Amino acid sequence: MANCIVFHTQIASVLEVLANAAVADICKLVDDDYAVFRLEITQSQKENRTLRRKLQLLELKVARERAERTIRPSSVKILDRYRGMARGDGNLTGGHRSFVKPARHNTWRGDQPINVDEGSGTSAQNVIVIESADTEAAGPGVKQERSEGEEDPQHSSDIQTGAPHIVTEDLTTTPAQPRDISRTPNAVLKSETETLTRLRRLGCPPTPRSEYLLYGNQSHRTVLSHRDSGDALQTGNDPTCSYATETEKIPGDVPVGLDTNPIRGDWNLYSSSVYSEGFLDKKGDGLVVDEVTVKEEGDDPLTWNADQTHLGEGQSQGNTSDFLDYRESLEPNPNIATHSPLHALRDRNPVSTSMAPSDSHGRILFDQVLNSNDKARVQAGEGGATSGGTKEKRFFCMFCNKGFNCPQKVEIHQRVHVGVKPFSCSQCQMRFSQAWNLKIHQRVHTGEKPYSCSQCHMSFAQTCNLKRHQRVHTGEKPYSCPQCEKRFSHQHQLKMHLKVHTGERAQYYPQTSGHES
DNA sequence: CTGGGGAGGGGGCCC
DNA sequence: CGGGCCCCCTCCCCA
Repeated sequence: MANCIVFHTQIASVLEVLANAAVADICKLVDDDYAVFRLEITQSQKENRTLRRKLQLLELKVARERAERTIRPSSVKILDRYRGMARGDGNLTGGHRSFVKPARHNTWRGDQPINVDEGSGTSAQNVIVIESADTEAAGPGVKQERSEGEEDPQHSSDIQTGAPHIVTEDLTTTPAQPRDISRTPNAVLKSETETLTRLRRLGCPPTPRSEYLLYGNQSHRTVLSHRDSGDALQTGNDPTCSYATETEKIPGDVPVGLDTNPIRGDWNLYSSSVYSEGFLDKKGDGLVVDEVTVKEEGDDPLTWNADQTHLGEGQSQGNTSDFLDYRESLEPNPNIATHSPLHALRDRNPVSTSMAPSDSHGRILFDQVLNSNDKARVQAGEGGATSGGTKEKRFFCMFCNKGFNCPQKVEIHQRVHVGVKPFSCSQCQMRFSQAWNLKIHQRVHTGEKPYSCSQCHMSFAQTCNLKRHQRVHTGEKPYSCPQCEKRFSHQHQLKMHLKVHTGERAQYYPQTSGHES
């Protein structure tokens, strides 16, 4: 019995031990699981925090955008305002910003409506980015913009990371991001415009020189990228942030902007950042002056009226590619090549056509330019490149040597070469290099036809069209073929007709006609 | 092919 | 000096 008791006792103790061991195991398992679970919870919480933070950042961004839209409907304009100068612009284009076409359209989305109107809301961030891009020189401006709402350090960091970097960023680097817009020619132009603006602020008159500088900058930056694209350039300029607060506008241009809301879609971003900036109308007439003239063509998102760009004809339409093309065309031209603005700019010598470059490099180029200008002057005296006039034309276009009697005229004229089109229609995507052209264009939308024929009910939006029309009544045919007796009322008609003589249409008109000379 | 109109580009002039 | 406007040129489209 005693043995039995002992045995039971031992069993009990063994069981107890086992039980304890089991409990310990269980506890251990529980603890382990709990630890794991806890770890998971911790991780989840971290994730939640991260996501929440991101959400906050996004909200901040959104809020900021809204604030900019509402508080500063024209913020874009302001930003866009001359940061620098070109065409593009565009991007170009502080004042000028508008001018250049984005070559690598990549920056531009093909589907992007180029409308200048409001609406599309660009995000502040985008704006900032663009600005920053533009602004290389303008640094400070960018900060101003940012200052608006940067509560969240991260947020600000996000944005700023972009901006500051952009500022120092080489525009020629690869594109493909929103920021790329800045690389567009327009952006370039804008920055250029900014440069101009700066020069002006510094007391330097916007002489052709500034243009050179701008131009140079462009070539330096974007031209390259544009070229790469091989697409028609789109001119978009974007001004740099630094000019954000600036109200300067390009001389000679009156911002007749129709846009009331600068901040709109991507296009707006583009435009605003690129071109508009410098071109917003001080008067606030409503005409948007900033965007770059861009034309959508097929897949090339930002084609700058590539089809219309005829640098050779002096009508580049703000296309970076045009710009490039122009540059190319210049090279082979002995008269112009030597003083190609691109070269001059490349050296970045702030030398005006009338001033000597600071460094030897620039000096050479500059001298060349001067020589060219001298030639131009001679030509002018001989009725050459200069536009007629009794006034002395002391200012010459660095691109074509055309002479003008004041630097502002040169600046405006050079937009033709650079592709800067600071004046944009708020009702369509059309852009213009001169305010007046925009004004005339808007008659298309308003239906205004102030010029009416005294002999019929016809009325026209342009005086020249009326004059041409009146030939119908007078029977006048001012265009006569020098090789035959035919006369035409339309110059184009004569032009087409002349092909008969030149043989261009020989295949259609056998020379048996006797017109062949 | 011709006639005619729409519209943009750009230089010059005037205020 | 700068802006507004005029004028001309040119291209494009349509009937």
